Amino acid sequence: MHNPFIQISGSKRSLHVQVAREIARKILSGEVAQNEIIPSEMVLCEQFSVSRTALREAIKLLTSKGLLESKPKVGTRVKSRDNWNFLDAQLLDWVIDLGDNAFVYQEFLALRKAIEPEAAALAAQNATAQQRILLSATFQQMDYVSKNFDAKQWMEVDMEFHRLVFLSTGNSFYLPFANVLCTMFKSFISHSSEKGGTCIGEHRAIYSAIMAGDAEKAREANKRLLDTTNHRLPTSN
Amino acid sequence: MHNPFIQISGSKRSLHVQVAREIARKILSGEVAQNEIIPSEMVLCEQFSVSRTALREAIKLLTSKGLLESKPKVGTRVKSRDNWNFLDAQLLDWVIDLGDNAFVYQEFLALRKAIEPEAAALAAQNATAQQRILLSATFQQMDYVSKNFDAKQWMEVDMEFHRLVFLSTGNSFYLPFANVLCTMFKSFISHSSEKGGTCIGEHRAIYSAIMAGDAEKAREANKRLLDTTNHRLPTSN
DNA sequence: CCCTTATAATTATCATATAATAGCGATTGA
DNA sequence: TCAATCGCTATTATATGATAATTATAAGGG
Repeated sequence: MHNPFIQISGSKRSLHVQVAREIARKILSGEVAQNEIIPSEMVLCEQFSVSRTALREAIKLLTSKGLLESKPKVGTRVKSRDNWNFLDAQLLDWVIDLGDNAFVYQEFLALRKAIEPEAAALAAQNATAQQRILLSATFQQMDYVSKNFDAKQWMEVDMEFHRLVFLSTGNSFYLPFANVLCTMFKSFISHSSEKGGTCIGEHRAIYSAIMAGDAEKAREANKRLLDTTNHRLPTSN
Repeated sequence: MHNPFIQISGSKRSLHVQVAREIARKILSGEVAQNEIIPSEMVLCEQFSVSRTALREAIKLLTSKGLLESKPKVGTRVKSRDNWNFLDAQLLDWVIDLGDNAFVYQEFLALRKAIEPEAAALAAQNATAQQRILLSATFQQMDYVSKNFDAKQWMEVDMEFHRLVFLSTGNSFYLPFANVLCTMFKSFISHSSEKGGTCIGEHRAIYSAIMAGDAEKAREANKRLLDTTNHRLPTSN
């Protein structure tokens, strides 16, 4: 009863994640409407050619991210959009795969503008000695890559820089943004890499302010960075 | 082999959620260290007196929230703290249950200060007609409750007000904050309800600015509100 | 000493059976 | 006729046992 097609077509990830991904796609794209009851377990098992175990694990995964809700006798219902946890990296990955990404990028930029300046300010206040060392090393790589430019390398070091800022806030609620940001950066290569526009100056200002422990300066520097990258349109990979 | 004790001691929720909650508690409290391998499925099944089905669903739930990671042969490992999704309402609920809440409240306030002013500004720009109607109705209730004060009612209407602001942003990434905020408000009754300190004036300013479509005014008004509630210490329920 | 292969431990998946839940209709009594 | 109660049934929830896939570790060979 094993269907190798799904194994091959999907990634190397586990079966229930592949099934979850397919169901998520239908929900996120609107192919399955909100508040709608999806087919019963038995039907979906046949549809995906997987066991109830795998299917139920997929449904549980989507439930955890706020996409579904199951009840005996009544079935499994698609929850309304305000319950979908877009701040979950895996869900965000599925969203990005839909392709409607210029809009997602703009929405994400609006989030960054709210959260990153404050994160930089908090990092200036709370970064540990080790985090400052990491940030320092990362910025030096950044500086190097900006002079010997390579799009992929820049994305990686840029991502690592901002990731470290979030981790250095010392605030639990800022931590998840690190993963969300990484997911976005990986999906939008060249999001800020056009014609050498690496904004190294703005990054240096953020870096210096954090190292100096100057929260206000870090906040303002990060605002400037985001205002600079404002108009750039993303290129999906 | 069914153990009724767990059914009774836990809530009315499903078995795997109860098991997940217990494991989450051990992880979040540090009783189980980060990067540590937890006991195998068989051992945990006996420990919790549940079937492998229930236990595995519990582990899958925690995996989805970034707390665990499983591999064949190697086992199930506790992920490092920067992978825990504190912006998941269910996980936050577990965190709150640990009791160490004054600190969590302060961290959450630091998040609100970053996100809420921008959310208010976006809401002023993007709220739909229906959302404005809802916000209007909610503020009127708020106004009423502030004059006929009741702590629980105030919490509910205050929560609903800020929730609506997030939903009115029209930005997917702001939506999850609505649920996170609700979870926090429900857990910290009287977080801003001391001696009639309902901040109705500040709320009115936010409300008016959003209805008028004045983003800058909405942002500033929300900043004022959060600076006002700054020093208040929470009381856990 | 390194590379390959075999082993074993653990999770992953499958299959089937039984229990709990709750919508819905039938039945009954006023 | 209406309303409350009871029983039926579809669906998910949980349990159990078996088999497959994965990979760290050890064994063996060059």
